[in-house]
Amino acid sequence: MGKSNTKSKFKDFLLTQGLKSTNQRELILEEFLRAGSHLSTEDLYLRLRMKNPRIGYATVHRTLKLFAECGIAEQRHFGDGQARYEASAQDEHHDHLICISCGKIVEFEDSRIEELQMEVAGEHGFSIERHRLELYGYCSSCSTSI
Amino acid sequence: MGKSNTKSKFKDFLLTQGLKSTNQRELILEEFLRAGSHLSTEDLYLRLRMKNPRIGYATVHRTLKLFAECGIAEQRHFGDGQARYEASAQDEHHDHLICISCGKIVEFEDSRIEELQMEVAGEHGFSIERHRLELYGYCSSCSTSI
DNA sequence: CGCCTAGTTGAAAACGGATTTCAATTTAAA
DNA sequence: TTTAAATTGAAATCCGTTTTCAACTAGGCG
Ligand SMILES: [Mn+2]
Ligand SMILES: [Mn+2]
Ligand SMILES: [Zn+2]
Ligand SMILES: [Zn+2]
Repeated sequence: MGKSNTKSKFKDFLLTQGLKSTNQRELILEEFLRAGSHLSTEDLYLRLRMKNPRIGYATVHRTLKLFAECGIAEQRHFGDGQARYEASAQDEHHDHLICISCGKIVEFEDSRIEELQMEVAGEHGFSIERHRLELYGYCSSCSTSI
Repeated sequence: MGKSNTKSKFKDFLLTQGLKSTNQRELILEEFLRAGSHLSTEDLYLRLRMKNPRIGYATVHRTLKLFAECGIAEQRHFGDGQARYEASAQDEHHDHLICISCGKIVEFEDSRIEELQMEVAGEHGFSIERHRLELYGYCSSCSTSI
């Protein structure tokens, strides 16, 4: 999904929810789309502060939750105790490879795994709403440098 | 692994680490093995308090960490913001199906999924140390009662 | 046995990220 | 404009986790 597309989706969301368009919300979305993925609230807050010291942490926090509610962002947890957010690609799902040495995050998607997950869930009578698959290990750079 | 086997493994661990065997540690291990799996620290603490009001939360917390360090327990996070512990089965790994309605947790293991995970990781140059696969949805009881 | 010392305990405090409060401010509908 | 409702940001609060610290063992040694 393009940036302008995402922005209009958020605008629509605000309208339909009876919420207001504000300068802060625009700045935060702008920076969120500009910055790389998997940012914590703190990460984004610090980036925003450099350009505009008038933005509060609470507003960044609340706005990221709005992004998630609206469907333009997804919240993730990679086990370090803080939430991270990434822009949603339309309908596309992916899982993560995480380097436990340097923190590098690689995204992947494997339909065979997804199918097997559904199969296993079915065998246990579960209907799956969402899942989480994270592979933790060493990336190639960190493996060779040991 | 049998209960007595687990207990002696913990005793050995304490010895080799220069730690001491205490009444609290014995009571906590006893109750941990008696109680069902996927207990939070608070869960275990409350169970222990009923029988012995002289056990402190901090001790339960510290002892569960010792169990994990020793290898007789594993810490899990199922997204509700609190750590849970379960007794380790020897060498056996499993993943989880979690009902988002009633909280029921079902364990499963699928070697085909595990293999595909290794394959995917290899394609990205990662060597995997551990992983986490959780399927969230509705169990059969909760599906039909809707 | 008692001593002695390192390890242990539990109440309370500190921690850290997430969330809420609230008075001042801004938005946008009327 | 006027006005009601939403938003903002600093600070307070929440809540599970972890640490502190003085009192209390466990267990090695004589
Ligand atoms: Mn991602
Ligand atoms: Mn389990
Ligand atoms: Zn790495
Ligand atoms: Zn259920």
